[in-house]
Amino acid sequence: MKVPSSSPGRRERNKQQKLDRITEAADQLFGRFGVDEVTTQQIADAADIGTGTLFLYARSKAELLLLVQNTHYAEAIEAGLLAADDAASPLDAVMALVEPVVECNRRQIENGRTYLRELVFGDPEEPHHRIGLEIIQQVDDAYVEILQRDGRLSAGDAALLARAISAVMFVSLASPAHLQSTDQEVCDDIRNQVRVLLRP
Amino acid sequence: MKVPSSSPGRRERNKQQKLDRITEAADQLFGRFGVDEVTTQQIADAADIGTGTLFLYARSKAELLLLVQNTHYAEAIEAGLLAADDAASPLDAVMALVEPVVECNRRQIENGRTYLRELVFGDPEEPHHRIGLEIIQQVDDAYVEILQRDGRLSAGDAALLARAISAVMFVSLASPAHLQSTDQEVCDDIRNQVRVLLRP
DNA sequence: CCTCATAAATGAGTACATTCATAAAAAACG
DNA sequence: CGTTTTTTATGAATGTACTCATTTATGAGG
Repeated sequence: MKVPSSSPGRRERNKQQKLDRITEAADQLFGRFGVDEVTTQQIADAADIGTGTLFLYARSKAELLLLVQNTHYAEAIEAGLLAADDAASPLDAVMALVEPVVECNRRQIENGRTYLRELVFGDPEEPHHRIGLEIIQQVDDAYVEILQRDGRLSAGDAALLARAISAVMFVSLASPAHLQSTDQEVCDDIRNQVRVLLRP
Repeated sequence: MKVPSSSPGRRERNKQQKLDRITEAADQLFGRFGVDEVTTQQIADAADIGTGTLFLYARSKAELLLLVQNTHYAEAIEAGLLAADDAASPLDAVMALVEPVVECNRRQIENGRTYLRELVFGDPEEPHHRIGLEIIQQVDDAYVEILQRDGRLSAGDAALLARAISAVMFVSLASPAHLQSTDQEVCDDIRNQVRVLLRP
C-alpha cells in the first residue's frame, strides 16, 4: 500500500486530465450549440476519449450539463450575495440575488431550462446534481436571511416565504412564456411577483 | 367533394376507434407500471395498431401521457371548483382547489411528476399539451377570483399572487423531497406556504 | 525486473422513441 | 363499377443515450 500523501500518482493525474478535457469539451459544445444539439459521441470525440469513458465521469448527459453549469451558477450567486448586502429594501435585496441567476440561466436559454429541469426532475443522488442543489440552496438561505432582517417575520415564516420566492423564480425561468423575453423582462416579471409576496 | 354534415363516414369512425383503443391502452399501462416502464411498442401492441400508427395520434410519448392525464385533471379541478365555493376563508378556498389536484397528481407519483415536467418543459404547440395548459389555467383563474373576493387586492396584484401560488404548488408536487410523503403532508406543506403568502 | 491484483478505458452492442418510404384503404368522381 | 386522389396504416430503418464484456494501464509486493 502506498502513502496517498505526497504525489497524486499517474493514475490520479490521468483521471484529472480526462475530467478537465471532458468539462472543457462539454462546456464549449453545449455553450455553442445547446445541449440538445450535441451528442455524447461528439463530446467524447472532442475530449479525445472513448464512447463509454464519458459515462465514468458523468453518469448521464444531464449530469454532464450539471457538471458544466454548476460552476457558472456558483459564480453568479457569489456576485448576487455581494450585491444583496448593500440593497436598500428586502425587495431590492432579493432581486440583487435573482438578477445574476437570471443572467446566468439565460445565457443559453435551452441549456438554462434543461438545467432547471434536471435539478427538479433528475436523480438527486447523482453527484453533480447534489452539488447543484447545494448551490441553489444558498440562494434560498440568503432569502431567509433577507426576510428576517426587519424582524417582522418568524424564522419559520421566512423559510416558507423563501421557498415561495424560489418557486416563483424557478417557474418564471422555466416557462416557455419567457422564451422570447429579454433578461430584463424576466427580472421585471419576477420582481412584480416578489413585490406582491413581500407586501405586508 | 362530399358534404361533411350527416354521416361521420367509415374513415372517421375507424380513427375514433383507434384513438379510443390507444387512450385506453395507454391509460391502463401507464397507470399500472408508470410511464417510464412502458414502451410505445407495448402500447401499440395493446391497442392493436402498428408501431408508427401510434405517432399519428400523439406526436410523442409525452403527448400520450398528457392525452391520458388531462381528463383526470379536468375532473379533479371540476371537483375543486365546487368545493372552493363554500370555503370559509381564501386560504381554505385555495386549498379546496389544491387538494384534488394533489390527489390526482399523486395517484401514480412518477406519472404525476412527468406530467408536470412535460407541461412546463414540453412543446406548448402540441395539441394535448395545449389542452393541459388550458386546464391548469382554470385553476389559476380561480385563484384570481378567490383573491379578489374580499376586495383587498387589485386585479393585477391578484393575478401576480395567483401565479405565485401556482408556482408553489408546482414545485411542491414536482420536488423529489415529497417522493415519500403522503398526500396529506404535501397538502400541509403547500398550505403553510400559501398561508404565509396570504398573510397581509 | 516480474507477477499479480485492481482500477480505468474502450467500442461494439442494446434499448427505445421516433421517422419515413411504401402499401393499403377510403373517398371522390365519372 | 373502374379509376384516380387523398388519407391513413405500417414496420423496417434511424439516431442516440447508455451498458457491459473485454482489454489495457497502473500500482503493489516480492
